[in-house]
Amino acid sequence: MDMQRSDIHNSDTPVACRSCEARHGGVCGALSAEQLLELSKHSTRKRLEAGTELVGQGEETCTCANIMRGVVKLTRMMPDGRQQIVGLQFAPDFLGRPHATESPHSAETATETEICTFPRQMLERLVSRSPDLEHRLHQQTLKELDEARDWMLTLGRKNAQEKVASFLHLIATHYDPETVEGTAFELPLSRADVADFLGLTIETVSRQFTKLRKDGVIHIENNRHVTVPDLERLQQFAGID
Amino acid sequence: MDMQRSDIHNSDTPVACRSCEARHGGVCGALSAEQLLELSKHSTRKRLEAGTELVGQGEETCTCANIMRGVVKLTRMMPDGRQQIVGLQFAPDFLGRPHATESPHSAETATETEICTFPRQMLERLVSRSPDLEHRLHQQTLKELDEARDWMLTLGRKNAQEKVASFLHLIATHYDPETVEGTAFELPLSRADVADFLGLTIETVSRQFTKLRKDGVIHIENNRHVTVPDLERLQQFAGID
DNA sequence: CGGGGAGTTGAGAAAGTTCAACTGTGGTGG
DNA sequence: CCACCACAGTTGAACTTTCTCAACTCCCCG
Repeated sequence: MDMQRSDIHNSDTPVACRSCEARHGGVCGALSAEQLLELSKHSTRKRLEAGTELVGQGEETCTCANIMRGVVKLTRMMPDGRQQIVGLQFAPDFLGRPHATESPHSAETATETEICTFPRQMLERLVSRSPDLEHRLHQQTLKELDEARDWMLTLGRKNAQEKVASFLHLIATHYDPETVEGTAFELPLSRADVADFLGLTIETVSRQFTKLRKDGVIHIENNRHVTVPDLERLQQFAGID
Repeated sequence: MDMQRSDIHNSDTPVACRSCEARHGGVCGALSAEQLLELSKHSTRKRLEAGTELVGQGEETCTCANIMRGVVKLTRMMPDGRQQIVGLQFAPDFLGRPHATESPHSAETATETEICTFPRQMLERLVSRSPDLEHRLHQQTLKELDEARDWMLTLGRKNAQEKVASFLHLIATHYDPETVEGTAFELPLSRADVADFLGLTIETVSRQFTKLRKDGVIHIENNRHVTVPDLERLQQFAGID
């Protein structure tokens, strides 16, 4: 996973970026070697443990980042404390918003995470010069919009069982690369987080996990380790066409 | 509303565009007089009655449009018929998606609507030449993403009363221009649509309307005409900080 | 005047929440 | 090395909210 890729422009590519996944799948792929060098001079790679807050709801966003590894949850909170996870970001997603001064939601690492941060203004300068970069950011925004709207259907119209199955399906297809027959993965979220993502209580989530296990749709070990013997069966439980 | 605006470049502006609202607030504002002329040659202005389907879920999207007047609802449907409205678009929003072959949801007019359509490929050509146009589209996408995520909180964590109040607040602030003290407006959605937007049943929506009326938060005439004497009070019922 | 569609209201059923007790696990300190 | 604690997750029972189904009202239109 962290092997150095062979690259035509390897010699021009900043050392820090050479083995970077985000440079291909993420936004950095839109940059020239020159721009990449400029960006890398101002970027910092960080390892964050689970539960680290990157930015609070309504706070000023002075940095942007690429997710290299791990999962980041975006949450919105009501004044009385009720909370909803409004998005999950996986590597190599981009994090942050050029031209926005304050964040519409808080961002917190769900798992141990590695990110590559850089100043927002740095990115804005690059965007103004590279239409292709804006195009990539736009494409990711559209992807996030589609995912958000998919999830609106889940939140608004599915019952508890379908919600939990939908969540497991989302993780199985988006998260771990070991997506083969008999998909297995570590859940990146606690039961409390899953509840906040699905608009349910912890107890209801737990009961539905148990029910899916008893129905043989999933196997659970250690609370977090899940195996899905038949993805299509899970899909049926999730109410996905 | 349809008065001809004074404009520095009035003489260069295509006749059809001169009195157009979208040219200022919408995407057309990013175009030069020349580009506007090119676009206007291939654009058609249409008047559509309420309930007209513009594009079906999964269908090919060959045209884009600006909404000139009215409200368009974006819906996603489950195989068994359960339905969720995943977005409401008001004038002068842009409708459609460059570079996407199929639509992730269906789009249907909620009210009588006027739109200005043009071929998707036309727009793609303009986008590739005008970075400013892509920037505007990106900004609208970001706005839609924020709105979608706001609504996720509403769908996942609010109770029926808060949901209905949130909906009324949304309409009061986004829709009719007569937003003064004692806000009054015509609801652009039927009870069934409101239910599909809030993830509730028609009956629950109706009961909450009645309750809000009895509590003096709103006044209702003719089922569709709503008056909000005190917007802040409505906000409290909606659970908005 | 009658019919149809949209909206309302009521009563019982179902789903999910709440509160409380319990289980299992991993870490800490005696 | 074991006892104990803290924490995450599970399970149960009562309760609340929303849904379902059915009947009814209202208004528009012919």
